[in-house]
Amino acid sequence: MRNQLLNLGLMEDFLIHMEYEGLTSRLKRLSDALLYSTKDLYKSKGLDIEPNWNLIFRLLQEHQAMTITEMADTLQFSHPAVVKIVKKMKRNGYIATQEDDSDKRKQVLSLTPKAHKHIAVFKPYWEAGTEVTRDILADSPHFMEELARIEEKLNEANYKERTLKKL
Amino acid sequence: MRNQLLNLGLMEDFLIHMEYEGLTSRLKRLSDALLYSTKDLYKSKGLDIEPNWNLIFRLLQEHQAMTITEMADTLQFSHPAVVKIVKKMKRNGYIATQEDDSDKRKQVLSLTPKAHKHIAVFKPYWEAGTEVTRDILADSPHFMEELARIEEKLNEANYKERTLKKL
DNA sequence: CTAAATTAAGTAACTGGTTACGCAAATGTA
DNA sequence: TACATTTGCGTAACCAGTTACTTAATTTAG
Repeated sequence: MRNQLLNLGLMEDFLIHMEYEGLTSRLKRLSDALLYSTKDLYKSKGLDIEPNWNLIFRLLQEHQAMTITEMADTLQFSHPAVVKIVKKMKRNGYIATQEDDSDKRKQVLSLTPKAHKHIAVFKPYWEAGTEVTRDILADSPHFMEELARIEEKLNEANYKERTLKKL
Repeated sequence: MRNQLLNLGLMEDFLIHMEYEGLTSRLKRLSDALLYSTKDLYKSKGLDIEPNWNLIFRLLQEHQAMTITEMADTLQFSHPAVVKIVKKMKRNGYIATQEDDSDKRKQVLSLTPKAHKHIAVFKPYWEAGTEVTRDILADSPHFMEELARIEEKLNEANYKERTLKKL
């Protein structure tokens, strides 16, 4: 692919060429590439996990038990996103739910024994992935910090609000 | 939402707390936020465009005429992604297609007169958006450059390949 | 010159998010 | 204490991408 582009003289990458106007699409393109590559990895290794499950596992390791809403708030995901992820993890036997007895609307989630056992198997893969992320960021030393600053700014006022103010 | 988190003492943002392990999810979260906010903006202003259309408009302004495959290569998107975007833009009357007469498989795409006329209307919105991106990146001076470096590395070897090598 | 391989582009099925909506439970208030 | 509001969470419909497959046209090779 890259060779094709080189041959075509298109190597400059149009999205990069677009500078600020191309940023949103580049972020999407990058996050999709990471997502599909991760799925591909898990599949090729026959691992019974999906991207993002590591977040839930970690969350429940650190907090013991949480509700859907707490998870959504903590991850800053919409709650239906968490519902979907958790539903699959439940189906695969990694998460148990229990109705909160002081508030019957709440589903208290926790890790099953199976989860604790399998985490040991998954861990090396997650760690290898983390290692790769570290490598990829090796000559981008400000990236994480500057990303956090961007997230912070967008939490204060989102893209739409900011753009409306410019018009 | 942010206030809720503050009240809950969850303000640290778990994904940031996860450091390298949280990066992929943060990129997804950020690009989704930008995407939906942009859609919301266009909708609220009654604009007959969607995110990414600016890319296609720009591409066809700079190259006059291109095929689906050329666009996909230039943007580094999959070709079905381009097919989908172009289909909608065609339906809305912004793109015309003509069969290449030296190669009947190819669809040569170009902007319609309507497109040229409406681009003038859309332009201020795109420019305001670009301005906002500039603002958001104002105290992240290395971000674009370091993002490019990351993209470059992942073009050389993707996440899966790199992770397999670590195992 | 014909058969095999490649290429262009459209379609189908899937994915991991989103917003919008509905219902039941809990909370606040007159 | 009852009624309005808020909250938790599940579902539906949508969205912008992906991979996998198909078909037709072109190119390559024997």
